[in-house]
Amino acid sequence: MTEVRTRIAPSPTGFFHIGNAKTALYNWLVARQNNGTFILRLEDTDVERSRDEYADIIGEALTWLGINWDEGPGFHGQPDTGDYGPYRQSQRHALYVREAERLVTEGKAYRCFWSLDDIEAERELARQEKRATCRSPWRDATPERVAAEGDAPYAIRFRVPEGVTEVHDLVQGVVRVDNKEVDDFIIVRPSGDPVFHLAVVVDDGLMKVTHVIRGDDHLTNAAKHVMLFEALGYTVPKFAHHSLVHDEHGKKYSKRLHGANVLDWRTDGYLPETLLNYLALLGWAPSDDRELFTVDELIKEFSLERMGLSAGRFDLKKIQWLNGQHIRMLSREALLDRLLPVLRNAGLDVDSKPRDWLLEIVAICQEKLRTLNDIVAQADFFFAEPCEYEEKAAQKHWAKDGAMADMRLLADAMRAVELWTPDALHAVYNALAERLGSGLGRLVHPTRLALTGKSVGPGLFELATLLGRETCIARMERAMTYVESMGGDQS
RNA sequence: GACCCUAUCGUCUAGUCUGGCCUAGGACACCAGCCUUUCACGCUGGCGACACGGGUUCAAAUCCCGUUGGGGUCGCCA
Repeated sequence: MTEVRTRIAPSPTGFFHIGNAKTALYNWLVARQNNGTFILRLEDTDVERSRDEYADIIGEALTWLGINWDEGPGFHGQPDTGDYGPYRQSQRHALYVREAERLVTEGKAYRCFWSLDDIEAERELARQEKRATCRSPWRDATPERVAAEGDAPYAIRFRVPEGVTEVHDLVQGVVRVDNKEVDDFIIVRPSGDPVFHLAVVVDDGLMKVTHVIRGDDHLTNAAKHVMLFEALGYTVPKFAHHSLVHDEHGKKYSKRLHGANVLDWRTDGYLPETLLNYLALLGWAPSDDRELFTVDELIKEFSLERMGLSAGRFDLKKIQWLNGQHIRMLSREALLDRLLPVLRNAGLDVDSKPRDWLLEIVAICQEKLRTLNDIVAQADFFFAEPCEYEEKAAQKHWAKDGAMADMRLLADAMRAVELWTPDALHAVYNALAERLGSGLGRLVHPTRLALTGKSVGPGLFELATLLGRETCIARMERAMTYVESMGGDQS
């Protein structure tokens, strides 16, 4: 059995797009589930637009997503050289040109001395005559005619053969393209630089890639590639063209949109496994109703055969929900480790605090988080006094007659509590509520506001326990003083 | 414009290949209710789709043709 080899071949001309991530994921999953190899190849044949820093960003995005190999220091970029760095097409020019020249020698490609102006004129003519293709006159030029051009710059064009080309696609089925629809495309520029189509095929052929999995924007190109594979005498790989990722309006996910950049999701507090899970579902579905998948489960269950054909829209609400589910699946320890940087980033002093105490906070917040960033609003008061009180809540809970008298009683009762536990606090509140003949809410909400500055948050007795008796009482005193200064409660 | 791909609830989808088990299932969202000290979680219920038109068949979401909609490709970009 031949080793399964897949690849992701992004061009370093911008950030790592969400669509790139989908392609990378599918290729990586197929490689992993077959114990194969996943190749990273930077398609930087466009010298003008390719930049080194973009290559670094691709690496950073893939690393964050966890799309790499556990046993390697980075990506298993170059399986045949043992180098873990990615292949770079810019370093393989000679190879492509050599193969192109071979095609010329074999009569499968030819030199074309057309100028850009000539081409434009011919295209215009073809349009007017409603021809699908325009053929270069150099296609059938005699060797003498070619020789007569001497050192003039030329492009190398592929001589598209007669007939019909079939792309056997694992998800799309057999796609037939009449070769008459395909131009003699350029494979080497007059500058000597190879063009994408040539580089891809030479690389996939020489690297022994078995599955070419990519977006269906390449479906039409695939016909050209099949022709090249055959002309070059390489084994044609299996193709699988997946649907594209659309935005919420059903349009192509624009690079300008927030979230187009994979790393946007990291800054927004999403777990990489959430994004992977979501992207997997956007174009693939299991045979049962499950939607929540760990990365290992995806590796086990994913299959090209069950891939969908139509493009899926990115649904923010759904990925938010999914992220909440993944957050809940995390152990407290693991979640804390992910939360720490977020807390630090918000300027909260977490490093002087005992880890056990931090873990307790995680425990009472975990089920409320949809993103990691939510922890700041959820737990900032543990690290600093509330600097302001929600105005609406203050109106509602503190302005009532007797609210401050209640708080006075509660603060006093707190001093007397023997064991500072949630149960003990609960008992204190229950006792007073009963005496007043009211619900717990009348007492809980004003206290919550005093302790956290907010109207919502974790369970009051749990958070108060973690805050500590002194802090709680101090914050209640402060609240009472505040209300008094505002000329509120007169009791 | 030509060529290629595609079409099930608002969204993601199961079911389509191998017609009947589909008065079309699930999830997100939304609505109502329950739980509850708040929010969230969880639970219960509700709303809600086979794009349209022709065939084929005893029977079609499922097969065939056409129409329409959506997407993609037509570069010396990838």
